[in-house]
Amino acid sequence: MDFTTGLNEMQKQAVLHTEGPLLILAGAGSGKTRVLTHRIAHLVENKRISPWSILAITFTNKAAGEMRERVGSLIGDEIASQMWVSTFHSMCVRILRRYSERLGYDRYFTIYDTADQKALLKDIIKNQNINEKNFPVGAVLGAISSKKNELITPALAKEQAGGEYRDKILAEIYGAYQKKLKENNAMDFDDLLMNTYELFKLNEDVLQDYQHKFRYILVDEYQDTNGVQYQLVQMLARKHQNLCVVGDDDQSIYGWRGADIRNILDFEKDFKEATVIKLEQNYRSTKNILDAANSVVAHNKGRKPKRLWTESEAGETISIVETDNEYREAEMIAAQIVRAIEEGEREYKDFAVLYRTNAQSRVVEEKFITSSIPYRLLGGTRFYERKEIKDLISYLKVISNPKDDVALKRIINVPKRGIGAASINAIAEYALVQNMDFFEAARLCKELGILGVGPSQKVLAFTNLIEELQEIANTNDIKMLLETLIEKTEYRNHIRFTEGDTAEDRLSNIDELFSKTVHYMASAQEPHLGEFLEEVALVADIDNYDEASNSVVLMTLHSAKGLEFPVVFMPGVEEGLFPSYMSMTEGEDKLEEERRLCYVGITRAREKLFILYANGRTVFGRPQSSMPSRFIKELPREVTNLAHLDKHILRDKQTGKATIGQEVGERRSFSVSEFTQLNQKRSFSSEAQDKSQKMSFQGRTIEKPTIPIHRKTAIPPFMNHKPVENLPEPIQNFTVGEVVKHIKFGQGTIKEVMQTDKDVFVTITFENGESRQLSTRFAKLQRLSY
DNA sequence: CGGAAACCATTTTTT
DNA sequence: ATGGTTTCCG
Repeated sequence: MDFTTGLNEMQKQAVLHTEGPLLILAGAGSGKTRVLTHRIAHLVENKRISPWSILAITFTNKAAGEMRERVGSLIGDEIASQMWVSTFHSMCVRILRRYSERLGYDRYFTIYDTADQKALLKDIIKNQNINEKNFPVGAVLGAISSKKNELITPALAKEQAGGEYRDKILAEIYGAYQKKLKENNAMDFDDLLMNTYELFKLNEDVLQDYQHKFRYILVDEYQDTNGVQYQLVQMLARKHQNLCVVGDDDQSIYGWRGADIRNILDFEKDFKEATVIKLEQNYRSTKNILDAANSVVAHNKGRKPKRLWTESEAGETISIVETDNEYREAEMIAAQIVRAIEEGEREYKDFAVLYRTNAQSRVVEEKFITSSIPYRLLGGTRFYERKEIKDLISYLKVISNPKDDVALKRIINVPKRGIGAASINAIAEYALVQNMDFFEAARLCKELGILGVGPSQKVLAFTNLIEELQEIANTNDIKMLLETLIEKTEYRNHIRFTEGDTAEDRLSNIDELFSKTVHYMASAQEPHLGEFLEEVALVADIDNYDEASNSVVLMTLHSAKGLEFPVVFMPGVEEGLFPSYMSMTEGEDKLEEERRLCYVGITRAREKLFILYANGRTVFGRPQSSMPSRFIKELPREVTNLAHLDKHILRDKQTGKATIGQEVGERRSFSVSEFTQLNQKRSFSSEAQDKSQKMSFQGRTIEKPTIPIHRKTAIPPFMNHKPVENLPEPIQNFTVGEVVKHIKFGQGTIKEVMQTDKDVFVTITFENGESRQLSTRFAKLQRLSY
């Protein structure tokens, strides 16, 4: 079958080039995804390559799902489901789950997010008596992360530090941090990559397995790979050398996360016989938008020379809009959207608001709420970072991995059960000295005399609860587990009691977590708590972006990479905000990255682009004046309304009066009063008719319209779903009437034996009269009756 | 030990 | 401005 029909010459070449290293330099909107999916289809269908020997790495889970789906529609879902299509992180987890024992980790290790990392690090810095002021947690974490991205171990860091005091301390903290992670049976995001690298390095057989398996490797967004990712790719591709990388140096925007633009710039040096194909024809944007993008990015020095071109028409000019402040800016955006909707030109989902920092979303949200504009917000406080969700997830983490001290300490007294800092410290101290797990010490705090009778009882109430929940977890019914957990802890009441007016929001978040477990139970081949938690840890916000939903989307420029919208608003294009103050002071490299970010933003727009800046905005609560961004001055006059604006600014300077920038002479220009009227009119009418949209605006709390999140694609099946090794076997031959002893509950009589396909459960009535159903696999029951 | 008050950082971007 | 953390006192 021919998979090149409808493709241009360059695209065809890329699809048909299958053997040997290949670099595809794909400009924004050049049909990259199409080329990649067709190339895979060609490999499988025409070259008879097994789908399971293809590895495709994407930047987000969403991109992975889409790629799998699109390949599926070309050659069948069944076949597509056999490929490895995932992010670096997901791929590494999949490999590590299989081989974590070789690195000294349990199979179901926990994945730490940034908040977990911070909590752990804080503990360490405190314990080591290091001046917290000189080593702020965030900065230290950043330093550790970049070390990991460059594959620098704590030992190596120490070596490199030499006599440098600060570096020496940092290396020490780094070492203690890694040690603690391992003790907690946990890995942070960087560890997932670094430990996979270590695994390959130390286990030639494992590496060879995967080298052999993946005959064709494809890496998307190659310009955003960091040091470890680069090494992993090199390792895996070494055997077959069928490595195809796709990227665009102009869209490298993750340098701050360790991404190294040189990875793509030096590809031809790494692979001498590499073929290079450039895709420069843009199928997305109008000529004006493309000219603007080209013109801005041309100001960068360190780039491969290229110029995107298009056959499409000039289209509308780019509107540069000046406003007084961020509120005016938001009004402007809302007014434009409302107008276009009322005139029937657009739908809500045609619009995107792309900003530099998450903090900018708030004003826009408020305006959208009062204007009854449905919107979706991506980023900001992510769902799984909300307090109540984090609490419940922490319970699940402790149940899954009791060694996870960070999660444990978070919830040991939430809801309040009278366990205070003194008790926790006593247990932690004892555990440290005796080299025990915190949970183990807590469980035995009474016997070991760590705590007095009163506090012990409270701690035991907690450990008993966890152990009870662990029994439920063994049934692998995550939904029931969460249900029981919330019931037993009376978590909902806790929320109602401790949260004032935010309680309702938080309760509905809990409901949403519930529906996520339901969804997981339905979609997972073989549900498992560890797997559920892993999914929770690795989802990005953007993964939940559903393009079908008819609402305006708000997100950062970073999140927007890879997406496109008919109309794009870029607010806050001001010196100090975009480019950020940090990048302005930290050198030309950082500034060029900001410029690339601007390029990414501009190229998201298909038909119309609004670039907005305010003369002042509130930063940290205090008003600040601001200047238009240098990037605005880098736009070509011909494609913008800049020329008019120049006059405008000039006039303003003379009169000292700031007004809203106009698209003078443009069909759709309007004056301040006009758009205020428009807006008011809208607000009034919408209030009456739009009751259906449940967007409340009470005091300061902004209730976001909740969007039901439906995952379009199934979660990639967890490979090697063999029964977990190293687990105790269930004891088959218990009989009713037998007397047994339980390590905690004491002596009891078996009243019932229940066999499931995975385990044998026995119901025991203990001497204290309590009756419990226990798993013979885990309960460590000791026979007494014979 | 828990709650209120004072205090502090936060805002660059995220897997 | 806000939300989280530390501190102080009952």
